This record gives sequence, C-alpha cells and structure tokens, in this order.
Amino acid sequence: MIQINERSMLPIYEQIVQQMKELIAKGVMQENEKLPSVRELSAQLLVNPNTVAKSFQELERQGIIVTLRGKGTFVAKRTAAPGMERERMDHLQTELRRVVVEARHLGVSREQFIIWTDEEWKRFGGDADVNR
Amino acid sequence: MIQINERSMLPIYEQIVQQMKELIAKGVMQENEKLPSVRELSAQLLVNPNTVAKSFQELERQGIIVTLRGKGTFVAKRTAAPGMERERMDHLQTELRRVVVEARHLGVSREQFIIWTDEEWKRFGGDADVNR
Amino acid sequence: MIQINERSMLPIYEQIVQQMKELIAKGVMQENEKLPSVRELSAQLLVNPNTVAKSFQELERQGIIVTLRGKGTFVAKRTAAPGMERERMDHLQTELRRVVVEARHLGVSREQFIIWTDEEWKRFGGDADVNR
Amino acid sequence: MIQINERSMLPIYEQIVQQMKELIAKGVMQENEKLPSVRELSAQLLVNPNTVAKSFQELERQGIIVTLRGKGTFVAKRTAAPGMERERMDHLQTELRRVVVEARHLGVSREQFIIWTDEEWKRFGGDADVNR
DNA sequence: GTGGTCTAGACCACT
DNA sequence: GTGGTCTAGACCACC
Repeated sequence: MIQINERSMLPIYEQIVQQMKELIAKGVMQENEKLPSVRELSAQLLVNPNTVAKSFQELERQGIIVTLRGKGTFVAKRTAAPGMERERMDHLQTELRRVVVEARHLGVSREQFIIWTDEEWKRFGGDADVNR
Repeated sequence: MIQINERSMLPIYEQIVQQMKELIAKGVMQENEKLPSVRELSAQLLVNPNTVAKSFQELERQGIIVTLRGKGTFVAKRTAAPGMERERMDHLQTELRRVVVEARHLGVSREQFIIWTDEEWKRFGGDADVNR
Repeated sequence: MIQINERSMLPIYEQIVQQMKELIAKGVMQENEKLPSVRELSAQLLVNPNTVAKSFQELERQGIIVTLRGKGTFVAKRTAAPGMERERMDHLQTELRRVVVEARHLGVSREQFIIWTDEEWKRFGGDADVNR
Repeated sequence: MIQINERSMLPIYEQIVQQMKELIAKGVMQENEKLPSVRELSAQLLVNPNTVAKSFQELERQGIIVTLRGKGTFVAKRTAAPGMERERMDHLQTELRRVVVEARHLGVSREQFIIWTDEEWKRFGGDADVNR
C-alpha cells in the first residue's frame, strides 16, 4: 500500500511517515488496527528494517501510532498531543503559504486552486475527522 | 528584505529561493528588475556567497530569473521556461496533498482551511497573475 | 568529559543525552558554545557515530541544543519549548515520586533525603537558571 | 490496586514492581501479608503470567517479598537482603541526580522542588520507616 | 514473535 | 568540514 520513490529528495523514512498518515487520514487504517511489523514492512518495501523503525518512531512521536512492547504497533486513538498542536498548526500554515506562493508563480487561478483542494479533501474520506 | 532562519530544516539556499519567489509574486520585484549581486546579498544576509550563488542557479533553473553575463541577474519575463512547468505543477499538487493530509490529522475543518488559503492568497496581491 | 558505561541498562545514546544535559546544567557548556562534532565525540567515547548522532537529535528535539546545517551543533539559548513543558513537568513529578518511594523503602529519612537533594542541587551551579 | 500503562516506556513488569513497592511503602500491604498469586494477578491485570512472575522474581531479588514453596508469596520483613542495599542506595542517588538535572533544565526552583518532595513524602504515610 | 539499540561503513547535501 | 540518511547484520529485552 506504500510506494517508495528511491530518487525522491524526501528521505525514505519520511515517505513512509507521510504515506502512513495518508492511509490513516483516508481511513484505510482504522483506530487500534495493527500496523505491519517492522520486519514485514521492510521486506515488502525492500527497505532496511532500521529505516522502517525510524518511521515508526517518528509516527509515535507525533502521536499517530502507539507501540506496545513485544506486541506490535497500532494506530493511536486520536487524542491530539496536547502541547504539540499549536506548533504543528503554525507549521501547517507556513507550508500552506509556500504552496500558495508556488501556485501563484505557476499562474494557477484562485478558483482552480480551491478545486484542487476540494479534490484532495475528498480523497480523504469526506467529512470524517471534522468532529472533535 | 529576506529573512534567514539558520536552524530551519529547509536549506538556507532554499529559503532564499522561496522568499525571492514570494517577493516576485507580491510584485515587490518586478519583471526585468535587477537583483542584488551574489556578493552584495551574501554580505547582507551574512551567508556564504556559495549559498547565495546556489539559490540563483536554482531560480534560473526554474526560469524565475535570468543572468546576463557581465550585466547581472534580472527577474525573468514569465513563461521563460515552458518545459519546467509540468514538473512544477506535479510538485505543487504533491505538496498540496501533504498539506491537506496534515490539516486533516490536526482536525482542521474544510472551511477553516479554505479561509486560510484565501488569506494567503490575498497576501500576494489580489488577482494578479491570473490571466495568462 | 562524558563517561560511557557499556554495562548500564540505559542505552548509550541516553547516557550521552543525560550527561550532556548535566554539563549544560552545571554551566560547563555555555549558551551558544559549540559541541564537539559527531565524529569527534564518537572517536573520543569509542562509540559509533550513529549513536552520538542519535543523542544529538534527541537533545535537539528537547530544545537543549540546535544544529546549524554544515556548521555544527551548539548549546541552545534557553527559551523553553512552549508546549512541551507541561508534559515534561508531569514526567518530572512522576520520576520524583519513584525516587521518593525508593528512598522510603531503603529507610532513608526525610532529612537525609533533603540533604542529598541539596548536594545535587549545589553540584549544578548554585542559583543559576532560577530566574526565568 | 495496580494500574498498568501498556504504552509506558517502562516495562510492564517494572510497573508492577514499582507499584507493589508503593503499596508496601504506603502500608496498604503489611509485613507478612500474602500477595495474590501470579495467576490471580495476571488475570486481574490482563497481563501475561510470565510478566507477573518476572515482577515477583525481581521483588524477591530486592528482598521486598519472599516466596515460600507451596504456601505463596509474602511481604518480607524489612532488612531481608542486607547486601542489596548498597547497590540500591547508589542507584537511588543516581536517579536523584537525574531528577535534579531535569528540574534545573525546566527552570524549577530549589524551593519548589523541596515542596514537591515533601508532598510525595507525605503521600506515603508520614514518618513511617524512618526508625531503623 | 515484537520493537529498540548498536556497530560498521557508505553516500549525500549543506556550508 | 558538518550533520543526515541508509544498508547490512547483530544482539537484546519484552511479551
């Protein structure tokens, strides 16, 4: 379910983080569902186990998954790390600005941009997650 | 006019590229306007000249600026590098997706997201660039 | 300045984190001072560079140090990560409780415990850091 | 009476050890009192019996409890394992230092720290255990 | 079985 | 020169 692009400038472990978050946002992975083990996933992606492990640790740090010692790793209940949120919110806005600037440079109209945004929004399960 | 954050995870040269593009998008820098020289800018930003040079090369690669030997560097007329556009357009959509995923994970509503988008859009000069 | 105990149950990278924090708390390392490079320190401690790197990343995550790309890593200005604090404060209290419980089990008197606390407190520079 | 946090970085068996010690320090469990059996406790905590067994072994190693073959496990008379004490005393001081360092980094004042210490001290039954 | 840690050694981007 | 990433393969504690 995850595609690795070896030639991307994003580190592999970040690609895994990214796509795992997408899978969870889309609802492909549900709360409390077990993720594939580090070894499994590394074999499947043809990637070193350490690299997958690093991704999992990063996802855990972000509160997206939890690891239960000796049992495996699971999709976390969405409870939102209390303090982290503000920081990540700021980060989000900075990234949004970058994307908007890029769009302007490419001559994308505001209307087109909103359409694209909606398309992406819908890819991730309509109106889930909104209620919190 | 450019602010460098030494401890950002974005390379310094990318920060320069990014902000230069913002300045042009905002219209602070106009077509055919001359940019400061590498030496000037590096002195001003307290950054290694190599780093500034790298930014200019990247901006040129993207068709945003042009360097005229012996004369200096100038803001390019738009449509300078038609071939690049497809690539950058794809890149834009990828980044947009990432931002949307992040927003969903943080529980941002579609409405809020659109509002933010509009705010950013307005920061860069209303309806310029739309007609092409 | 750092002592590694290979036989400790604390991971090596945690020992480095721990002791680096002590050095900074004691004032041996000052704000903005440059840390030894990953390679240097790894050679000195007879430890793999990856292990030292992991320590540095953890220290950065905690806001204790900052890394400047291509320049090195430096002791951070103490500005206290905004959101993290509450979490770490709770963690601190939990650890304090554990230590107190252990002391009670060993029959240490309250007075003795306070004396030890004061000794440790003095080891780290008397009254520095208190004003914030 | 014992709470297990599956996702703590402390091993589950250590959590049991820790909390059992707290119960004894608080006087909830008295000298010579019988502990629940491994099977009982494991069923109650929804934890693997092996894990509970490991906790009991550790508590016995520390001289906190004793197992009498065929009879069960009991809270030991204090001073059961005199040789262990030096080791645990050193460990205690190391941990105390860690906590103090952490407190300094978080900008906690000496006074506040003492107050917290007293609070924890009082949680565990005033002045018991002092006389020995 | 699980994830966590460590080593050895390589390559890369950034300054 | 710096730190960041990745691979290969090993060992360990925990469940």
